[in-house]
Amino acid sequence: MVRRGLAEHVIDRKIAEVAVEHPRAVRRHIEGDLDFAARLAGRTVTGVRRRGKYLWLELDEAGDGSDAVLAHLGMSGQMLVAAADRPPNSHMRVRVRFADDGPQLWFVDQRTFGGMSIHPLVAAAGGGLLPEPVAHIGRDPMDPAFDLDAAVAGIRRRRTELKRALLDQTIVSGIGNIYADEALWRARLHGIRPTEKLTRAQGRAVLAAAAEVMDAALAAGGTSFDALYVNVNGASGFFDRSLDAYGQEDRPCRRCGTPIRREQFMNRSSYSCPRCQPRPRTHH
DNA sequence: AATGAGGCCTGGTTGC
DNA sequence: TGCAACCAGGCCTCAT
Repeated sequence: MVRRGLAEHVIDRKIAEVAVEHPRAVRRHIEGDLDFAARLAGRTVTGVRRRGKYLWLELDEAGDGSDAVLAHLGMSGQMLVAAADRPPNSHMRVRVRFADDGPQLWFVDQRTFGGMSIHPLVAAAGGGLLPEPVAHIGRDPMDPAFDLDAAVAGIRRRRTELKRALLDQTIVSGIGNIYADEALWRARLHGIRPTEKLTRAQGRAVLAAAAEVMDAALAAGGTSFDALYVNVNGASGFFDRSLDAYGQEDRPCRRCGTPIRREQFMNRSSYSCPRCQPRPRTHH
C-alpha cells in the first residue's frame, strides 16, 4: 500500500531538488549527502518497487545504466507525499521537491534506523532488477511470485531455530518480530523449534499464517496513503487490537485461556501460549 | 560458509 | 516532580 500510494503520486515526475536534513539518513550512501542530492536533481521517477522493508524509486537513465534511490524504512520510517505548504515534520530526514512544485516526497524517520541511498540495478537470482543491497532479500508471502514450497525448503535447510529462520529476510521477507510471534501462535509452534525437525506441513502452515497476518495488517492500515502511518510500536492502532500473542503477556490465550508468556529471544521479547505452543522437549 | 551476539538510535514509559 | 534506566526492533558488523 505504501508502494501503490507512492506510485500514484511520484511516477513521471521530475526531481528538482533534494534536501538532506539529517545526514544519518543517507549514511549508507557512501559518496555522501552532497553526492546523494546532486545525483537526484533532474532525474525523473519511472517506477516504485518494494521488497521486504525496502522501497525504491526507479529513475530514468543517467547515461551509465539504470539506477534507483533505495529507502529502508527501519522500524519508524515513512515515505510521505506532502503538500508543499504542509508544516514540516519534526523527524524530517530527506525532502524531495519536484520540478512541477506539486506535492513533495518526505522521508520521515523518528529513530533513524532507516535511510536512503542510490544504487545501480542488478539482476537478482530470483528474477527482476533490484538495487544491489536488496538483491539477497527474499520475496514476501504476499508477492505473486512467492514460491511457498521453496521457502519451506529454505527454512528446513537451515540449522537454527524456527523464529530465527522466520526473521531471516533472505528466505522470506516482510516478517518482523510481531508478525513472527503472531504466525507462530496461529501455527501452534514454538519459536525455538529446530528447523531441521520441522515437517513440510508445519513449514507451510507457519508461512501461510504469516501471510494471513500480513494480509490482515495491510487491510486494516493501508487503505489511504496517510493511514499507512505506523506508530512507534510498529503496529497500527487496528492491528494492535487484533494481536493474539505479541504484547499479550499474562492475558488469556484466545484459543485455550492459558496466560500468554513472554520470553527473551535474540535480545527481543517473544510471546507465545505455553499450552498451544509447547517448547520442544530438547533443543540446541 | 553459516550462524549468532551486539550495537545502532530516539522518544515514550517506568521506577525510584 | 525530576531524572535515569529501560524498552522497542530491522539489519549491519563482527566474532566464532
